[in-house]
Amino acid sequence: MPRRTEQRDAIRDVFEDTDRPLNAQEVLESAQEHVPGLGIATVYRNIKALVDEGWIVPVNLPNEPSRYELADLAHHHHFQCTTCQRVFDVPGCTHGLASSAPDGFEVEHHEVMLYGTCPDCTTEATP
Amino acid sequence: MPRRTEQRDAIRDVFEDTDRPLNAQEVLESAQEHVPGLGIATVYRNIKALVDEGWIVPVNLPNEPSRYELADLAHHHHFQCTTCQRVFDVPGCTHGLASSAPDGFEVEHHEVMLYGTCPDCTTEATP
DNA sequence: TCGATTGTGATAAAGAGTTATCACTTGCGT
DNA sequence: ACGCAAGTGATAACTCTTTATCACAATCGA
Repeated sequence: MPRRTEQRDAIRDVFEDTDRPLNAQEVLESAQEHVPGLGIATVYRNIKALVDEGWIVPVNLPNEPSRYELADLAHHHHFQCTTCQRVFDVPGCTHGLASSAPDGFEVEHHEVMLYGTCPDCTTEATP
Repeated sequence: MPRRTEQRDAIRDVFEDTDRPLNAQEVLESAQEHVPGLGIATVYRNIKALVDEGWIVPVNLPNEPSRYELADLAHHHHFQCTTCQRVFDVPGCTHGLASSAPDGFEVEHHEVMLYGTCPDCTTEATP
């Protein structure tokens, strides 16, 4: 049976305290604030377990390592900052995408990615 | 200066004769119909050259090898068949996606991916 | 046609993210 | 408190796409 460890708790807390998808490296850095000696292998192990139990879901972008976020979020899109590379959630979904495919194509689901500059990076770039 | 070779011509022809993004493996298989001995290294070399000269552009999907298509196409979206994994172009861009981001986020460009079943796979799955 | 040089094909190697291995540590039922 | 099974950390290994290497072949100007 699974055991409760401070590493596992710290990793779970990171996801609950963050409202954007995180990759393994980001999880490591955040969780290390509570568990300094935390290793990357443990992060990958626990991410895998959390995905298997359906608590988080992968968020995959082209040419980017997998990110993960809580599984119980409503459908939304994602925004990646082209400066800091962080990914943010974009609430809502303009429906109608399913009907934009040509005849004969049956759309089951979709992904929308927005790219641009996030508030933090906009501020820093404006002296 | 660059030389004209039958390999290079065959690879260019593949892109001109296909209206969907192709990865290196797909280019290899199509081009081998005209140049049987063609090697994968040559495909990668020429794809790289064609990208550098701006004749084709990469089309990247999460967890998929890079695909490429002609650079002079109008803005469009992509559809991936979850059965055969092929990617198709979806003409047009209907939505004001740029305005869907929260305040403070400046959208520069976007990508829309549709996933589902293509006509070929729908037909085959319906006896 | 000759020859310098670029291109090709086979394969090794690189690169990056993720997983496996293994000795040691820790949680937790008894 | 004990003991054992599960968890951890460091690192090797793996996977898969893409690039580099190198001997040989082909292009194209002279």
